[in-house]
Amino acid sequence: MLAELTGFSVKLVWILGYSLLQRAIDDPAITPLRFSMLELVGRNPGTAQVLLGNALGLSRSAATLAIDFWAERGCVERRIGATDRRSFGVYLTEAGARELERLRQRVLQADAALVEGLTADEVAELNRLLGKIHL
Amino acid sequence: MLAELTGFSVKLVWILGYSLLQRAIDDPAITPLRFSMLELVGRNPGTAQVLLGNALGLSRSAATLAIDFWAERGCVERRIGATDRRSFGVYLTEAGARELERLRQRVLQADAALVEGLTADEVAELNRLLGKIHL
DNA sequence: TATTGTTATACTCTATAACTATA
DNA sequence: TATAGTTATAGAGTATAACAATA
Repeated sequence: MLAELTGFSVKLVWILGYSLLQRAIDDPAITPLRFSMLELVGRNPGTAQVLLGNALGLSRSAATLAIDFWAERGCVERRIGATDRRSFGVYLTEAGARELERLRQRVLQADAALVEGLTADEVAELNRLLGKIHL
Repeated sequence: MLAELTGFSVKLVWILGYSLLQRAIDDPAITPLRFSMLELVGRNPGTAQVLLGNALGLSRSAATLAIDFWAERGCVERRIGATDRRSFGVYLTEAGARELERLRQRVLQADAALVEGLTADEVAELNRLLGKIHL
């Protein structure tokens, strides 16, 4: 019965995708969530921490820790906002930009491995159907 | 960029499916994993704990706890094996059979809600493509 | 009063390892 | 020696709540 549920299939594919991602990225500490956070900062430089956390469904404390992770590695930096001095803008450092570019290659490679059994048309159709559900 | 990755889409759909499942099932303690375990016992009565755990990718200790959860609720029982007295067979109780039937309805309902935006043909195609990846 | 970010704390889930009983 | 199951313990990840600074 489980095999017929879309939700169950999706979970199995996610488990597989997670393990492919861990293999493509050398460092087990760089989880999909943490990569997503770095990518988000790279695409939206200067965004406040709360907003970054919200975008990923994190609590404020979890967002703090996720930013801490990259800050300790010298990949992002917090800059006090000019208008609102309670909040920071978060920015990529130069090292962070290089790291993000490096990780993007690995992530794309892992995603390609995930769908390697499908034709290009099938991948497009799969993405369309998944998008129709979550958008 | 994240939106174009199959792995990322799959994760978003899973998050949505998880929350629909939690809403369909009244008790937050009954997680997808725990439901899967009960379903597995129902379909394969008498299976040893190690095998049940393996099927769900659990360690032996995690399998013990998952079975404990249902045993405490009176839904499954361990019976000492006749041939190998180290291992148990795990069986549904009558209450467990009723509970499983009740949960199946809820799970099917949640899964239908997950794909409600898709036509029947699209659901079939989605399941086919997901199955092609994880099988 | 409300919000941003930090910190302390607790909770859940998991794995590892040590233990027992059987094989 | 190896395996099934249990238990104790530790680690990762999360949320909640209390706090300081600012709005």
